[in-house]
Amino acid sequence: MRGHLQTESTTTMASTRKRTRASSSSSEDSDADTGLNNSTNAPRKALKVFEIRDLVTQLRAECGSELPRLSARHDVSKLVEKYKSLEPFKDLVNDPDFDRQWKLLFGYATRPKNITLADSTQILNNFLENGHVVTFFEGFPKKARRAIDYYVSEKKTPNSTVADSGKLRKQFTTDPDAEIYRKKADADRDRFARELQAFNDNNQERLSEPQKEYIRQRIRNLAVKADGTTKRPRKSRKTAFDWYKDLNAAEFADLPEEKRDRKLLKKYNKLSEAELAIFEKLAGNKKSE
DNA sequence: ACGCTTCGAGTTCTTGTCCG
DNA sequence: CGGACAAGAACTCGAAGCGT
Repeated sequence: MRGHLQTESTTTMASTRKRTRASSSSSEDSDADTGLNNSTNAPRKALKVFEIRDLVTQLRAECGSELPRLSARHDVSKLVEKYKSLEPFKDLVNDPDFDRQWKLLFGYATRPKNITLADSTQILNNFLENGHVVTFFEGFPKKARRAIDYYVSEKKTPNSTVADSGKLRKQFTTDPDAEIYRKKADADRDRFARELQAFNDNNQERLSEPQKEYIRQRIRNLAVKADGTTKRPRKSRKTAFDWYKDLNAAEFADLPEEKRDRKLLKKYNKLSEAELAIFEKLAGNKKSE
C-alpha cells in the first residue's frame, strides 16, 4: 500500500509561496468547465443538512450490510440508484454540489471535539485489523526496489526533469546493461522476502489473521518470482540447444514437445565439436540477428 | 485496474493556532 | 467556539513499466 509512515524521506522543501486561500482561482473564472467548480467567490449553496441527515439514516437502514465493504469514496448516487427506498434522495445526490456538502459535513463531524473515543477506537480498530495495513506497522520491511527503479535513480542527474526520467525508463528496456540492475533488484527482492519472514516470525502474537495471511501471500509471490516462473520479461537468451532446436524445427515435428526434445537432445549430443561450437557461439552472441 | 516507483516545482489539502 | 489563516503534508503533473 501507500508509503510507510516510517519517517525517513520527508522531503522538506518548505514551500515559501504565500497563498491566500480565497483567491487561489483568480485566473480560472471559467465557471463552465466541470460544473462543480463554483469559483471560490461565488456564494456557496446552503448546506442541505436535513436531507443529508435523512440520507445517512436511510443508507444505514437500507444498506447496512453493504456499507462496510464500500470505500468512503464510493459513489453514493450508485446506491441511491440501486435501492428503491432511496429514490427520494436522487435529486440531492445528483446535485453537483453534493460531494462538497457531504465532505464539508463530514469534516465538521470528525473534528476531534465532535467524535467520541468510542468513534475513534471503532475506526482505528477497523483499520488496524486489515491485512494490508500491516505495511504501516513499525518494522515492516521496505518494499523491494525494482530493476528499473535502480536504473533511473542511478542514471538521473541533479538536473533531471520528470520528462527525463520517463526517457530513462524507456531507455531501460533496451539497455544491454539492464541485467546488472535486474541482479540488484533480485538481491533486493531476496532481502525483502527474508525481512518479511523475520517480521512475521517476530510478531506472531501481535498480527491479526488477515495480516498473517497478507504476509504469507506476499512471500509466496516473491518466491514465484524467484523461480522465474512468472511472465516477467523473458531473458530471451537462447541456449545453444535452443538454437539447434529452432534450426531443426521440422525434425520430429509431429511428436509431443517432451518426446521431441529428448530425441533432439540425443542428436544434439552427438554433434561434432565444430558443429557444437557454432551453436554455442550463437547462444553466446546476444544479437541473434 | 490500480497504484507504486523515479524526479522537482507547483498546487491543493489538512491541521494547528490565533483571535474575535 | 468557529472562521481565517499559515505551516507543512501530500498530492499533481509528465512518462513508462512493473507489481499486486
